[in-house]
Amino acid sequence: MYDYENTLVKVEVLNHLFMFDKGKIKILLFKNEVDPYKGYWFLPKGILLQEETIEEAATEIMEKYIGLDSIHFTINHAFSAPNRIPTERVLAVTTIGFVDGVTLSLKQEETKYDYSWFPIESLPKMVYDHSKIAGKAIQDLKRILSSFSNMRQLFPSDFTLPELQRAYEEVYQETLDRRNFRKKIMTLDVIEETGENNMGESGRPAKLYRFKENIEGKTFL
Amino acid sequence: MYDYENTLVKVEVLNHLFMFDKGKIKILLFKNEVDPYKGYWFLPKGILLQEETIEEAATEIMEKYIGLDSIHFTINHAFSAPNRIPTERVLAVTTIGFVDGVTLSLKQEETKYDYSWFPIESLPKMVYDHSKIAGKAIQDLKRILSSFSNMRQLFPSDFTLPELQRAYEEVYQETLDRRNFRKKIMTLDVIEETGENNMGESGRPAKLYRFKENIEGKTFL
DNA sequence: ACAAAAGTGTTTTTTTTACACCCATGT
DNA sequence: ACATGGGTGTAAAAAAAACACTTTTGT
Repeated sequence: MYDYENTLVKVEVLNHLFMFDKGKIKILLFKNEVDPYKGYWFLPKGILLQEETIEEAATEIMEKYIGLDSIHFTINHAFSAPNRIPTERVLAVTTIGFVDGVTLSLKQEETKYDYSWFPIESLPKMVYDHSKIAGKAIQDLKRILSSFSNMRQLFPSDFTLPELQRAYEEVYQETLDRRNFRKKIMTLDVIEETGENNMGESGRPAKLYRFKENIEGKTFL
Repeated sequence: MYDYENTLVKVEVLNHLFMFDKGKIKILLFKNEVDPYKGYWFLPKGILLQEETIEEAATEIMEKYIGLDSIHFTINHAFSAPNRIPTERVLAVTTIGFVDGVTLSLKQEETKYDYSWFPIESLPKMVYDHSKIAGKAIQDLKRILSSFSNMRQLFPSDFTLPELQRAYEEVYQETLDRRNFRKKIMTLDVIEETGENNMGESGRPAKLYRFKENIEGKTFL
């Protein structure tokens, strides 16, 4: 009935890992060192094995690449053009995950890979269809990060309101009024003061906040 | 390096086809006639072949099942639990598409399959993990149908405002005020009168509308 | 004392909600 | 003439937007 030889495909998992750093949302990319596409960048990736879910594969990929085994990924999309990789048919399932700078600096291990964090509005040349793939994920970021439980993954604790505001300004690509932003966040009742101040920067110290526990389902928009 | 025997998986495409009929958003399901799960219902499905994209496979699946070869599907999600089907490892990529009653009655062909349209709030027993899969798609419908270019696929031409309102009430699971609904739609400038009236029903005839051309990017919410 | 960035309230505008009567058709 | 469902406007409430000065720190 079926041609079973024709029904098996290789599946790769491509991760988008986002982080917020110095007022920019950034994505983790790795540098490709071999031809073709030498010098181009790629999304962290791995082949899906028989006994694992896509989500598990995604987490394991990050362990392999940066030694961090606790990042949770959700499925974003699938790219299935038969010729998206010229030499063989590879179905790509893409995922999105978030990490914060503190976790990263504490837990990230040495890696043999050449990596860099790129602001999402200025991506480098990327291998194969990775630019298109990353474009889709970045486009979906707007919706995904409107959920506070996702934004929290970028800001786990002790963040300032101006920092959070900059993240939303990045996501929505528009500047927000400081007073209105604070008012809105406070009305939504999703953060609380830690009692500490963010000392050491120039200018008046900002209060530090953390997200409250029960913010599931609450969104910025 | 890699165990290549371990890197090939079977991929099935599972389609969610939605339609609006008699005030309800409905999904097309087929009845399974063999054990196990005899009498349970399943999403129209097919195996992804080497030379086709998921989107192409989705369209072809509907041609096979109901003889309609023009339905466009977009990828919704992927389900990859290794044991989601006990007998073999099958990765499911799911899609969502829409069809309107007029197209369906004009173009649908005879089918050997036993099918039925179920209101999305009362689904029958379904095979394997299809209930969970359909639940995810139905959950995402709210967001997807807030885009008028998607809602248009359910209402291609000559619909009445009360009909459109009922669709939104279904999607958002809340009743809307008739005057406020009309005002909002008109403010958004997405529909125009056809000049015809919907005669033959009881009560005052409703004006008939069609969506305007340039509604891309406009959303109800 | 000066520069830098954060904190704070009020007014205006816009958007959303609430609400009731008349109209056109079929029976 | 009656039943059925569609069409219409206005006022109140809520949400969003506009806007400028003061405070706290580092240098």
